[in-house]
Amino acid sequence: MGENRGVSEHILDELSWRGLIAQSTDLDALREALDSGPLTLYAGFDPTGPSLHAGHLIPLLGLRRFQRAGHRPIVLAGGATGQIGDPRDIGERTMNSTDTVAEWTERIRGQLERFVDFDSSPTGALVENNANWTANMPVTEFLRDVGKHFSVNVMLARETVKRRLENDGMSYTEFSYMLLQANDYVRLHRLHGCTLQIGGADQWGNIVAGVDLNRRVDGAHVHALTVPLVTDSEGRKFGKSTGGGNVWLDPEMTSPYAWYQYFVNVGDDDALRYLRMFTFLPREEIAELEAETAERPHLRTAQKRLAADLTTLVHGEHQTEQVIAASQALFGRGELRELDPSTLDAAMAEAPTGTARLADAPTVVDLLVTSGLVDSRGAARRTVKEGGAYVNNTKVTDEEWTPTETDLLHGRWLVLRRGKRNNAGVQVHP
RNA sequence: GGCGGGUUGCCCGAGCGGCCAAUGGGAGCGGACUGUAAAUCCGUCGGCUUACGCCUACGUAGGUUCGAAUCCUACACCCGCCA
Repeated sequence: MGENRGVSEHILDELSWRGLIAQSTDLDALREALDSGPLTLYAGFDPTGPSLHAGHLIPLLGLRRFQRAGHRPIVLAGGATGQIGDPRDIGERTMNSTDTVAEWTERIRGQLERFVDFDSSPTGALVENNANWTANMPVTEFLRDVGKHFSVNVMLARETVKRRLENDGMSYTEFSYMLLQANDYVRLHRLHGCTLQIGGADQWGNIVAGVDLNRRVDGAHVHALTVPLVTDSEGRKFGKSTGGGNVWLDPEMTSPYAWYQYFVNVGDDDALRYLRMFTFLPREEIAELEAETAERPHLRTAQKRLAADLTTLVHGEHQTEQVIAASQALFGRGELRELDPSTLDAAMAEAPTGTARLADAPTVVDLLVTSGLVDSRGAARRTVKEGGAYVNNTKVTDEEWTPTETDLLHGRWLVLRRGKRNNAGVQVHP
């Protein structure tokens, strides 16, 4: 991956051409602060699930960019805020048990730690958990020291709050979320001299609430910067797989192969935009990829680079080689039979797989289901009827089709495919 | 605490005693076209079943009825107005 080569470009200018600045407090003042020595900044991540997902990468990589530019990042795990829930448009959240939140917080903290460097230098990263100062805070202290500085009138004017009041309403619990996050900023400023908070554009209101609170209680002038909420060219939230679910960082939840495939499949415009936002590739290299995409779009060079870089970032180089090999094997023009056993085994190790026994005389329908390519036999039958079922790259139109010994690749594999881009393997035993 | 409105499939949203697995839209999925793209067009879209059909489903639990998503009762949750 292209590491930062020079000292040349100012971090704010880089963020700007990468399209990573959505909103900010006074940029000139921030630039000045950045130039006068290492600055400490933070971004918070709430445990709303057992893993971070692709969308979390933007602020997280933002921290890393600042670190490379000579500043000190703090990754904040929202052990406390995760118990409350940031209000969102779609309605009141279902609360998770404190045990669950605690477990998720730990898992997420482990993931967060992988994206910044920890060392004893002035730019060495720190990890914090807001439960440390929130969990045991007396409610009277909270109301007197934090709550007193917030005007309900102002809070009610927030877009999310307004929308919620028009629809399902909102609990007092979620209404309070903003105060907790604002308080985090004050704490981190006091503890570590943190003077910049970054986060997603949807966090703007919470972040400036923290900026205000710092000024009111400590007379401190701190900064705020948000990164855009990334959507694809169709306005869908970035990091949502086609099925609608999140693309997770945890390899148990989203396999490295699926992760790679997600990025390989993005559209041309998105690929180039994502390269700027999610990789550390310098401007010139991205420009080259852009030209390449314009001239030879079918090679999908930008997509492949994006997918490879992000897979390396999250899963490491070794995994990346594996999933690229698997993708080439499964999507390549070559005859599957000609793949050597080790390549095929490796590809099958990456793709979703199931097992079957030749003795059971499984039909295509059975195989589609056991491979995990479809959810039910009905759906499998439909797929066959629609002409979207393939075994070893050969279309199968008969629902009763059953594999024989000679169909097995290297004596044990069947490669199932649904549609154009969903592959899976079935390991067949006698 | 009182009064009124609401809770339908992944989402939005019709239905208001039988013709309802439930109109319509969106998403999703498959096909054609392509580049493992976009747009477009076509098809499909609860589960089991070759099929007849069966099962599960319209907030929860009961009830009325030959028959309920549709009527009644209680409960839960949400929204609004009033206290």
